[in-house]
Amino acid sequence: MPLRVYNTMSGEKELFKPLEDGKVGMYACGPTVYDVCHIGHARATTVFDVIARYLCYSGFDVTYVRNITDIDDKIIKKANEEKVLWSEIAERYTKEFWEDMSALGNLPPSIEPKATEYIPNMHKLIQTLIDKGFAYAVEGDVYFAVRKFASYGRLSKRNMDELISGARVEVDERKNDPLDFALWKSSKPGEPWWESPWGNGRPGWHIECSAMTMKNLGQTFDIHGGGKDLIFPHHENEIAQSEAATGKTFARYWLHNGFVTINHEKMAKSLGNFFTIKEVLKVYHSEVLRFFLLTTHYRNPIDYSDTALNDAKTGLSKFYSTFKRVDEITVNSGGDLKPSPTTESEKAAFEIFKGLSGKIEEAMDDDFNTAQAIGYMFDALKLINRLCDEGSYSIMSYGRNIVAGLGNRLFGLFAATPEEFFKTAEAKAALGISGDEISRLIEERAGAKISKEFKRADEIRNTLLEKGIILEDGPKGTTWKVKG
RNA sequence: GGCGGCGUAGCCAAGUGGUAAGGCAGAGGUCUGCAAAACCUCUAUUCAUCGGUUCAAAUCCGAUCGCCGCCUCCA
Repeated sequence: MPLRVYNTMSGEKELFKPLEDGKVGMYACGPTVYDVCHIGHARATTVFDVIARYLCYSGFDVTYVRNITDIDDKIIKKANEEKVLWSEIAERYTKEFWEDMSALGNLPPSIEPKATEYIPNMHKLIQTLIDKGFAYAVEGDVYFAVRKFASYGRLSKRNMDELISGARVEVDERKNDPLDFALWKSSKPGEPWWESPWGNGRPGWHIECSAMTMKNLGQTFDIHGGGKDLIFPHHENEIAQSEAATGKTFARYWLHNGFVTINHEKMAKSLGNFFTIKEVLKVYHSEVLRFFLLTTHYRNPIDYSDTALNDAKTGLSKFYSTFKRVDEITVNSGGDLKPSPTTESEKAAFEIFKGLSGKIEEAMDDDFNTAQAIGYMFDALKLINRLCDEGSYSIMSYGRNIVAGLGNRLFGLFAATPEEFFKTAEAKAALGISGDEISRLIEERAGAKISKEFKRADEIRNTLLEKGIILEDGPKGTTWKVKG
C-alpha cells in the first residue's frame, strides 16, 4: 500500500513520493520558548512524532528536524517583566519543553536547531533576497516585498488584494506595502541584538525556518508540518522568502494538524482556556493524553474535556488490563508460548494477528489514520480476551505481543508495564485513602469471605467503592483499581 | 467583509461512490457467594436540511441552516 498524505498546498490527498528514494526530509515547527507548553503543543508534537515514527517504520531513512525559536518579541517581553536576560527565559522554557516531550513519549528529532545558532545563515539568505530585488532595507529593518513574489497566497489560498482589504493588516509607514513582512528587525535600546550588514538587530519570525531547513534538509525537502494556525502568515511567508531566494520548490508536502479545542473553541492563551501539559499530567498518565490525541484524525479538531480524557483512560486501561491478564497466565504456565494453533478458532485468530500489522499499515498509509488503526487494535484486543477465556494461551500471548509491539513502535504507547501503568494512574487519581488502608481492608474482606460473612465482605467493598476503589476478585486474589 | 474547514447513534469518533469501523455509556445473557473484569447478543434503514448527478451517495455537485478556524502572536 502506497502512502498517501493530505497536502495543504493542493488541498488533496496525494501519493507520497520523496525527493530521493528511501529518504525523507521532514521539518516541523517547534515552540517559541517563552512559556510552558499547553495541550495544543502536545498535539502538534505528538502528531509529527507519530508521523516520523511511521515513516521510519515504513522503511524510510528519516531526517526529522524540529526547531526551537529561542529569540522572539514574546521572549524579550517576558525577560523584561522578570528582569532577567532573554537567554535565561529561552533556556528555562526549552528545558520545560524537553521535559514535557520526554514525559509524553515523543522521541527526540534527528536535529533540533535553535534560531540563534543560524544568524549567519539568515544574513546570507536576506542578502540574496535583497540582491534579487525581493527585499529592501529601511533604517536598519529589512522587509520582504510580497508583491514581487507572484504566487504569494498559494498555500493559504488567498490573494493579495483580499488581504489588503482585510482590515487587520498592521500599518507601518516604513513598509512599501502593508503586506510586506520583516526579515530583520533593528533593535531598540535594551533589546538583544546581533550584528548585521543592515545594523544591529534580530531576525524576523519567518526567516529562521527557511535558514534552518535549507541548512539541514536542503533547498527542497519533503515534508513541512505545523499547526493549522501557521498556514498564514508563517508558512506562506516561509515559502515566499525561500522560493524567491532559491528559485526552487521549498517544501513538497505541507501537513497541518487541527487544533485542540475546549467547548469547541480553540485553546489559546488569549482566551485563557488552555491547560498546560504539566497540569494534565498531574491528573492523568501521560499515555492517556497520548491515546486521547491519537484517537482523532490529526487534521480534525479535538475537544478537550474531563469526559474525553476519562474515556481515553478507560480505553487505554482496557489494553493494560488485558496485557496484565495475559502476563499473569503466561508466567503461571511457565514461559515458552510459541504460537501453535490447533483448533479452527485458534488458526483463525492466528491469521488475524498475523494480518494486524497489514491492516494498521493500510490505515496509516491513508494520511496517518491513527483513529482507524487504534480501532483495529481494539478488535484484536477483544480477540485476545476471548482466547484467554477459551484457554488458548499460546495464541493469546502471540496476539498480546503483536498489539503491544505495534502500539509501542508506531504510537509510542504501552511503554509501561501494566503494574507501572496502574500504579501511576492510581497515584494520580489523588485517593482519599492510603494504599496500606486498602490492603488492610482487602485482607479483612478475604477473611470475611472465607467465613462466609458476605454481608461484612460487601460492606467493605462498598466502603471502598465510595472512595473510588473498585475491587476485583481474580485467580490470584483480590486486586484493586481506581474507578475511571 | 474575504478565505478555509466541519456538521455521522446519548457522548466521542473512523469511513470521501458500492450499501454505516471502533471506543464510552446503556439493555439482556454467561461467569461469580454477590460483584468487578472478560466474553456473547442487542442499541443509526441512516450520516444537519433540501434539491441534483449516478445503476448506486454519508461520500460528487448546488442551495440553505448551524458551528469553528484563519486574515494579529499562536501548535
